[in-house]
Amino acid sequence: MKGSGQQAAGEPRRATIRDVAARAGVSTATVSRVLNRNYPVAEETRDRVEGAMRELGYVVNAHARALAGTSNRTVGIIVSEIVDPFFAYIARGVEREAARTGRLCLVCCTQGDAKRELAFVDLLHEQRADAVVLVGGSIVDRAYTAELTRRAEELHAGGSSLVLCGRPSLGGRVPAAAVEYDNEGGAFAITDHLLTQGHRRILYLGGPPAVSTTLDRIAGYRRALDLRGVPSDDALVHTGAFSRAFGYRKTLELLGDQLDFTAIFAANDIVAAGAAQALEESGARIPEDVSLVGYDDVPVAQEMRPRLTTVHIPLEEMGRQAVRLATPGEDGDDAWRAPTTGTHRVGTHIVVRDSVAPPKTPRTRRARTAG
Amino acid sequence: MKGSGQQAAGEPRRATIRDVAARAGVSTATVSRVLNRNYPVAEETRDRVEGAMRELGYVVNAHARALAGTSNRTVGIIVSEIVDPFFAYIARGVEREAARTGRLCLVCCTQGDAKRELAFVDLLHEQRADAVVLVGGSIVDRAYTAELTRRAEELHAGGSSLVLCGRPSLGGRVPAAAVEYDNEGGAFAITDHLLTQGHRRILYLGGPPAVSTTLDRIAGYRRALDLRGVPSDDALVHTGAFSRAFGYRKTLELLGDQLDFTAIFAANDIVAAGAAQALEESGARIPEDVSLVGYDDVPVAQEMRPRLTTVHIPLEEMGRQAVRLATPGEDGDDAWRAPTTGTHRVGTHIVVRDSVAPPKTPRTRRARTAG
DNA sequence: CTGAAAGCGCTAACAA
DNA sequence: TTGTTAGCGCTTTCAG
Repeated sequence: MKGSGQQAAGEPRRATIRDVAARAGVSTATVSRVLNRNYPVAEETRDRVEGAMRELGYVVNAHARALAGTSNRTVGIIVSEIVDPFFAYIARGVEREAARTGRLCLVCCTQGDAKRELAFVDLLHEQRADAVVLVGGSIVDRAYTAELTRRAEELHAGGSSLVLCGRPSLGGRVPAAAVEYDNEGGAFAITDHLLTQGHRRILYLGGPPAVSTTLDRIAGYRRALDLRGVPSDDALVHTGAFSRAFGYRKTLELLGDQLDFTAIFAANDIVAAGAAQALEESGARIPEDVSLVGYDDVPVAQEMRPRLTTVHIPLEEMGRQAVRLATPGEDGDDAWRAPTTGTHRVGTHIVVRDSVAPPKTPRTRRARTAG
Repeated sequence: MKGSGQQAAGEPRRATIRDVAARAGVSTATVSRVLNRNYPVAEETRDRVEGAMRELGYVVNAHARALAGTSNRTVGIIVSEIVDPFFAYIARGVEREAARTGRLCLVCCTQGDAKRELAFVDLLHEQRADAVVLVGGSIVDRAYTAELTRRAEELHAGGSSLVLCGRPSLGGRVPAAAVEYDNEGGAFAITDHLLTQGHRRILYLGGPPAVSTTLDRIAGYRRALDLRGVPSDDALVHTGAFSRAFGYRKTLELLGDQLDFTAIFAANDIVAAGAAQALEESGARIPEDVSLVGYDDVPVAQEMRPRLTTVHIPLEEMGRQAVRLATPGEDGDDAWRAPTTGTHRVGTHIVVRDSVAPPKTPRTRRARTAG
């Protein structure tokens, strides 16, 4: 019972195209032709080949196929966290557009680690993905940008392309496409909305400090303040993370510090959810005592009570565009676009719900001219 | 300007191992050795080779590698919808465990289409994924099961394996692993919780009618009813979909029909969120007028107000186990487990929050013995 | 319409 | 320590 190793339980041995050819009494070329339906094959022959494939349980080997020529038709997507709805919705767009064009989708999660991000780009290059979509804000760092640039060039030289989705382009000379959203504009608009309601002390809360997403949102926030001549106060800007936990913890802390503010602009809806809980537990009502806004317009914004006023981003659409940009010349209409270097920009707009109201009574919380 | 096609912009030509070898003045075998670090290579030679790789922007071809022997180290996961947190959390577990063992993760979304599900299994087989993880309830259909069984066998014959995650196993004879959760038990427990509070007219709401997940949850619901001697009334069971929209619409409709119930058991938390909105808009308070429970314990359950009482499932853990089960002998401890046929079962438990209270006044809504 | 044969880029014996 | 040499399974001219 041991020795020869010829047992059926030995090394798994899949049927190859050669086995099919032999069984059908044709050449491998013919089998390949029925496989690809790209060349005339006599009906009778075809039936015979298909029969052989079925009997052998033949399954074509995508790697051999990729090696022999035709691309393997995959796109890669790199996100920091797949359960975060911001990324999940973009991923859905990428997956759907990929599937629509007959491609499979390789998903990688970095958990916010830039090192891992670069490693994944390499891995996806090794896989010869048609496109590598890098999603979400990037750290603003010279060395990192250089690394990424080199990879964009390598990818491009090899015939596939890097797409930046929701992060700044690498500059005109780098062969990478980009899908951007009007991040600064959205932040401006929602800050202005708060300002219009009469708020002057607006807390900015959350988001990693050195990431492009955060920087742009704060820029929009500051511009809105400036435009109304409201002095911006550094004590009101508290970056940290894009997490519910951060929103909760920091809000509690600031409330304890008696920091003077009448509204919170959370870096995203998740942070807002955390802040809302802190407010609730402290007995502060939204929006009567404190107004609250978020960013992204993901489902949680509609489930919270009060429902959250926030900035909408067409996330799924961005994912779709990312793969379109990287795989040109496939859709007839856009058959000739610049190969790997286009930039697609989508708009943002605020969605007004129930979490904003005018500040209770101006100067109620630290009455300077109180009698 | 046209014709020769010999321009630098012509067919992208990536450096191959042969180019590197030539440039470094060694053989391809040596290059392969420095690539795989699995064989001694003189330090000086190694440096030279690595230099050549860098200068040429060489990136190894994973397909060639896969063809030549070593597996390509990928796992596939098939879900119906990646933005649905039930699937997203399982996917996270799969991705993390895959990454931990140096694998890439191919994600496919079926949008609930069983046809597409089978097609994706085939596609992932073509990719020679080490494991194919099929997530979520399956339709209960003889022909479908047969199709899936055939694929499980093919996959197994080829040395990789199918893992069913959150759906019933295909039976002992089929070479497929399974990760199950105590679905019926969770449904029983939460129904019993409602019963204990005094509810007798409990509406079951949502979930596709012919899917295993729904069937098991309803089974648990019925068993709990039976055990208390509460007659189960078909008028109280309304299947449909796992969507917020269904929960919203159906609740509104039933409220309009004056259907007599004091509690709702939503098929999952998303459906519960829809039901909650309908209740809210109809002026019914939760839990004072109607109690509400869900299933899955995804984040929305904590954001709703009142917070939702629901059944917790260790989703991420299930994803992890799915890839462990399919890739045995890698972790030392579990080095010898049955190859592709194990079943891992995880428990569920209810999480009590704020959406359940005793029914207002028994027989208030359709007073049979009213004076 | 079909077959023969030359690779695609890499790994892994087997030699040296 | 390094080189030579078969393939891995498929596609694709180029000939029939």
